[in-house]
Amino acid sequence: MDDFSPVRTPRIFEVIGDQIREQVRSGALRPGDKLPPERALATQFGASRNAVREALRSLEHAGLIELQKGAHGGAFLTNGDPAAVAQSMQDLMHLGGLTLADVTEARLLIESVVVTAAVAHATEADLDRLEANIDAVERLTRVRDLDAKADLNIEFHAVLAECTGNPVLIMIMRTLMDVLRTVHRPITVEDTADIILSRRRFLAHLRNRDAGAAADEMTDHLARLHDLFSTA
Amino acid sequence: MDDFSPVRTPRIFEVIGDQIREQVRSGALRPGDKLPPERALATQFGASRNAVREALRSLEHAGLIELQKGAHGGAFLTNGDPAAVAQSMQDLMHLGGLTLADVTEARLLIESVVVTAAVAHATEADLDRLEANIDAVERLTRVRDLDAKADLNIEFHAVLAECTGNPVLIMIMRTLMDVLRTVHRPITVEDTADIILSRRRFLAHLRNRDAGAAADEMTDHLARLHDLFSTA
DNA sequence: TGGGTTTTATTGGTACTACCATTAGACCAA
DNA sequence: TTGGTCTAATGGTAGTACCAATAAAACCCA
Repeated sequence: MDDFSPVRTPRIFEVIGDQIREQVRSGALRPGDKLPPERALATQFGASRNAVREALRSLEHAGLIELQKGAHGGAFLTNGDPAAVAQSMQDLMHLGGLTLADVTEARLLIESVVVTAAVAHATEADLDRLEANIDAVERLTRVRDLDAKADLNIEFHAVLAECTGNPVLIMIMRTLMDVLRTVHRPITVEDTADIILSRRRFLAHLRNRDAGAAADEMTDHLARLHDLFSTA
Repeated sequence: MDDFSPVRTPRIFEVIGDQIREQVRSGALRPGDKLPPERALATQFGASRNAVREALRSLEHAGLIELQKGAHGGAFLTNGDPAAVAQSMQDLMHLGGLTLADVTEARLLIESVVVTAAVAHATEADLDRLEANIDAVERLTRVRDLDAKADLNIEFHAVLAECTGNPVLIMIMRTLMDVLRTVHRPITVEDTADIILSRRRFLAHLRNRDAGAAADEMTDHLARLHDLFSTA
């Protein structure tokens, strides 16, 4: 008997985390569900509360669960939090794995297919939401509320992604926008006028279901923005 | 004054994690560096070892650090691990109630921009890697090693993404392929012949830098595959 | 002297206990 | 009704002890 036991010793909290993940994957656990208290989990898994906590920490960081303290608190399954992915991507950027240019390029490419898909799937309600967003940006520009305006600008692209009706694209775009938001400086008031005009032209193309023109408008707009940032 | 905002007591391990992240962001900590032992960190931060461990757990899950035990072990900063992002994305997909159709559609759209970008950036070495992959698939098909072949098929798309030279696109494609792999049934030997032929045509278009033809070939191919899966 | 072996110190992994902080609900009093 | 207090539940933190793995250092023997 030479074939001794495998030396691979998985860590307890990883096993625990995997088991919970498996429950999510199989559908046994659904968003909104509440996990048992830490102490109960510890006895169920036959592990210490520390191990359970570290597993929960991992799941929380992954955006799978949210922890609430107090009576009737506990670990609740979320609907999926894109911020977790965005955080990971940002970490990657800082470690040198990703450059701002990488993210911008990917965003530009993906935005182009988003536009195409949006033209195909957008409903009237979607288009109205986009128009409402543009109006809001214009309003906030007048009152000089630049922070709120910047958020709305990002929201525009998120809404556009939602027009595609594809949750994967929505997720990816939200993530990329999240990453970019942290590095983008506020845009000046003067530049905003350009943006608003471009957006209105873009929306008109969208209403005409003219994918080519819409994509061109968006590409030009993003290229201008990119120049603005890299030269600022 | 109505505009109060909910207060949120920061948790110790989050503060610790943020401080370490800040060091990474500022460049004070670089890949390969070693963090002090957990016990030392605990005293430095004036926190318990548990809190430090939970912070490290979070950073480890994010792919920032790797933990090694034993003498001269500790937490070492990584070069950035895209797998962490992929894992987060997969978690998100499982939670989001994503359908196979959603993922497939997104993958199809994104693959189209990948092809375009690949035509623009692929080097001769990249193309050779693609060809080697096709050859390997053909070989494995003959010996009926279907599992290994399936992995290589997925690898093909990963290599294609790598041709773009954009790590974000690579990450996204790897993630999507990972998700799809879990649901894809093995492809029969007969179908593989079609796939190989299509791949060779595709590669030829790539070598000719003909983005349109390449994209068409890939789109047709994926559409056929999709039909195959949905009717199986 | 050289090479293998053992020892030892370091460090992450786990367990357990205790206590604090926050929360929701029940109950009570003005 | 309003406000306060109490209580139980639950996550957050602290501290200690011990185990397991690891690599450097010390050691031993031919």
